[in-house]
Amino acid sequence: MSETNPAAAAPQAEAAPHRYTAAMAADIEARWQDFWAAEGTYEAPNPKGDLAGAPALAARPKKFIMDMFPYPSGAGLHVGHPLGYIATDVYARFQRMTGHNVLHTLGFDAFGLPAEQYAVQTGTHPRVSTEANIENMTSQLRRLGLGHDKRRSFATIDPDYYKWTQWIFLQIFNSWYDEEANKARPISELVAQFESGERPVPGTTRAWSALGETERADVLGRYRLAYASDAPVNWCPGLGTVLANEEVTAEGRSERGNFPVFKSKLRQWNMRITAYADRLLDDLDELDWPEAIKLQQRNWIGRSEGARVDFPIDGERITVFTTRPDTLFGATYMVLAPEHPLVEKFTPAAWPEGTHEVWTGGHATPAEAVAAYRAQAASKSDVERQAEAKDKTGVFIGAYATNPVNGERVPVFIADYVLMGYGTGAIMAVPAHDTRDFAFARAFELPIRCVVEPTDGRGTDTTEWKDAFASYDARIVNSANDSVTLDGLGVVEAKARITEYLRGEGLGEGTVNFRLRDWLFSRQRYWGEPFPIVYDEDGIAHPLPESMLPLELPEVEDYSPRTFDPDDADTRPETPLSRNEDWVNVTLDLGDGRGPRKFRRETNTMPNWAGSCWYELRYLDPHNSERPVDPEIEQYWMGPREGMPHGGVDLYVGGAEHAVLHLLYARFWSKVLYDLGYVSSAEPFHKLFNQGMIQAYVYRDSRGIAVPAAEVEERDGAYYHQGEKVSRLLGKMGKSLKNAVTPDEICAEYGADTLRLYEMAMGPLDVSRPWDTRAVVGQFRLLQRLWRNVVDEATGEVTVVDVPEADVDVDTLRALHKAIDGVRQDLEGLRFNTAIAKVTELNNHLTKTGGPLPRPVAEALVLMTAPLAPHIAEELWRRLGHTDSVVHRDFPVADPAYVVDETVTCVVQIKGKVKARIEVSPEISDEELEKVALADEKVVAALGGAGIRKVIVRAPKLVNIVPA
RNA sequence: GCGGCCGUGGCGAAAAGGCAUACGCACGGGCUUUAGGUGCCCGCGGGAGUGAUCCCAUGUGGGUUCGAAUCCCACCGGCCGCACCA
Repeated sequence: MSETNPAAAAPQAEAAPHRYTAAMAADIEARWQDFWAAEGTYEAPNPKGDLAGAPALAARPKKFIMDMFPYPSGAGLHVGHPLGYIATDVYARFQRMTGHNVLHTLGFDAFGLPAEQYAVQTGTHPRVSTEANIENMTSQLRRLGLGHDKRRSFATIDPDYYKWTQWIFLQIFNSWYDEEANKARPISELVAQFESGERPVPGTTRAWSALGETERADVLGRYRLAYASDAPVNWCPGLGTVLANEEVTAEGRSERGNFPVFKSKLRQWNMRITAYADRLLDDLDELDWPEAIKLQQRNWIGRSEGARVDFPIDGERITVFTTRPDTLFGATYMVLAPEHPLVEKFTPAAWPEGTHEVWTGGHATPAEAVAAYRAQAASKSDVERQAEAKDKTGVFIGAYATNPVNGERVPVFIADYVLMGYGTGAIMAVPAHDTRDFAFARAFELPIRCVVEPTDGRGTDTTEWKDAFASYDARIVNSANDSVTLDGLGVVEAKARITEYLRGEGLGEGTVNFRLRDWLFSRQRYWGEPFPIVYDEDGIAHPLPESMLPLELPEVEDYSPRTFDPDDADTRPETPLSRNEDWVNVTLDLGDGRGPRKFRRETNTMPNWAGSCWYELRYLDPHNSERPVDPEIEQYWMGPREGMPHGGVDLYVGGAEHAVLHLLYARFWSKVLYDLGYVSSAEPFHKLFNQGMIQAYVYRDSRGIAVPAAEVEERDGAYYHQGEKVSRLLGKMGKSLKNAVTPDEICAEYGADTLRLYEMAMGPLDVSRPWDTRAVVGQFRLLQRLWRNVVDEATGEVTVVDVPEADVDVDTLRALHKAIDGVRQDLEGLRFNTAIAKVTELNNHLTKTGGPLPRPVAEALVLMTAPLAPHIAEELWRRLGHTDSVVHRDFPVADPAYVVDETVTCVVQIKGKVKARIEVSPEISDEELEKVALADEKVVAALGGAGIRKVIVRAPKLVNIVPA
């Protein structure tokens, strides 16, 4: 090994031939990595099946520790990528040393846009480039010494894996949500209810048996948890695909590529995640997740309690959703979303007599005004729409509805500040108590009626109001009719009373509305899981039978997506799979007793999120060919237990950017599989931890162009590149900013153990911080000193002395056991930075003490280091004479007798300022300590004869004296 | 605009409401080496003093407390999320 490394081959200075150098680290690390691979050190036994075994390990309590798996990008890794992987590895190693059977592995999320775009750029087939990237990344990661169970690794593009992704899709397709049971059930049970008449068939008076096949398919499509529908979707011509709401930014652009996104009506697959809105919200309470992420999910789900209220119009009714039914008496007009389907129906031929001029938009007829406004609204991108958010636009449709509680005629408008996608797409406008309605009412000179008494002294006459009064903490006024009055009630009571009244009158009901929309699940891409769906000649979708899975991606000549002018909203997507007619048109026997028939295949593919929706389950039982995961194995690793009522992975570490995408989708799939009885865990990830980002300085020249960070020099607090002054800013690390540092170069310069220590020592795991290559050497020095404390640099001999722990001097034992105690707590709490500080402190203490280390101290030190720097720990452990690996050794346990000092320093304060320190016994009583403190000469001097008003004693650490 | 998080040495950062600045980097001094990088030792928040010592410092201003980096209020600055959600 050393022959291939010139640095290692060069005769090192005679002074220290056995010094811990980069060359030695490289040698040690390679040897132990080979050893671990050969021994299967990190293999975690299952309770049964092909991965069963190692009974001693299998009998231990389990820990399932997981990273968010990576996209195998073509760019390779920089030092920011492995931060989380190192953290979980340290934690997993610590858990192995504290009596757990630890499952820790890593796979690859290899379908999807990034992998595909790289393939398109390089002109290679996605499978070829993706597999090469996986191989490259695997070898980069191997160099870090991560303790993964390799047998459990897979990529989402493996047909053996996506067979089950497709299978789960079919389970979802073949399920419906039973609102009464509050869970998903097989669609066959719904059909049985229709057949028996137990449940009436919606939308028809006819019996189930009287319906044709297409009609039945349509009915079931309204229940299935995976369904195709024609709805306005996010169409991104620049990417050539439709996108989920979660993938579109607030500016109305694609998260990836930043192209414009348009609303376009297209037939697409959806997942009925909205059926789970309540459970996705409620179950958050039981999860050990960062509050910020929980909050983001809560906001995304967006539960609002309110009421539906019907406004009669022309013998029909328009239903609105409101969270403020208490202000119903103040509703002076209505607004529908421009695309609301009822608009045409109520738009009359001519403007009613005396229609206000500003309401018509200057158009001759209502139909003209509506058409013009709709065209204008549709052409506006979301960006423009938002930029103009303050200026309210809209147009009167020429019709009046009736306010159901006071019988007043209220004009009906369309305006783009009302969104079709939220609530019922229609609102009652209460301008006095809603900021948006207020702005609209002022613009269109609509009446503003105060029904909530302002508490800020402005009075109930709204003519001079500058803005709406939207407070909840106030009393209702001007709100009574012959049968109900809200006057004098608080907002909460008023809501309850009016809702009750509306229900009684058949005018509305209390309801809960969600912001969450169904999940758009199809993409016009090649590089994704094909849908296991075929269409018969009537266009009815049929699931493929399980025996036809996996439905593999066909080889096609042209796998690139058909993209368009990013700004051309009138384009239509084209699926790459549709280019292969031989694959699309098939004759199949679906096993439904109807023999071979002609079908067309679904040519959309699944989104890149599909593969990551259930991968935690496959790690458990990766080779199972009968089912996604064996229930007994799933129960062992992920089943509910004390403190985790929904079960799940014990620790899941990844970036916060997946707060509402992957993490929401995976929870949804989990719940469907749970409802259908395939798994015992209703949540995939019990504890979630978001690691921070490793940032890097970006240096730009006077033109604003990034210059290579490695070539920048610092002089007197300024930065120079080739003599030119450059500016410095903190940013992301990456190739484009010319500031990427790779793990490979740090490993070459110092070794993997140093890199691991540095990344963990930089600061708390959840905080973002800048990378500083110069500072890495500090952790290298720690390892050198550790090495020197055990091995003689000149001779290579181990220098420890064999003495029993009882003979070790007490100061050293105190330092040791305090460190053990602290490091244990820090590792358990993922505070790796302070754990390393404590190891460093102990090591420095031992260095200063001088002389050979007593064996019990050296061994404990090595074991404590093992989770953080596993290679050097293995090497020293072996040199200390052991033949086994440190990996499954017990982590040292602190002896409480040595964790407390014999004497402690007690601080004596006067009015909170430290005036004296005295050495006292840790067992000293409050009374005794007070006496000693008051007798101290410095204290006496500081008091200067002043009397004492009060003495606070916190034995044995502190006395605080308050003079009179 | 709404919501959340965060402000401590030159830098990354430590501190169950109880000795602020642990640990590391950088910097300064010394030692070792023919020499150098990634070796070793010492010093290192600011100010005063020859000195044991004293005073002042946790974004700013108030408050609670015997005692506040930590809790509360307001402001300033930064980061993140949502954004016409009825």
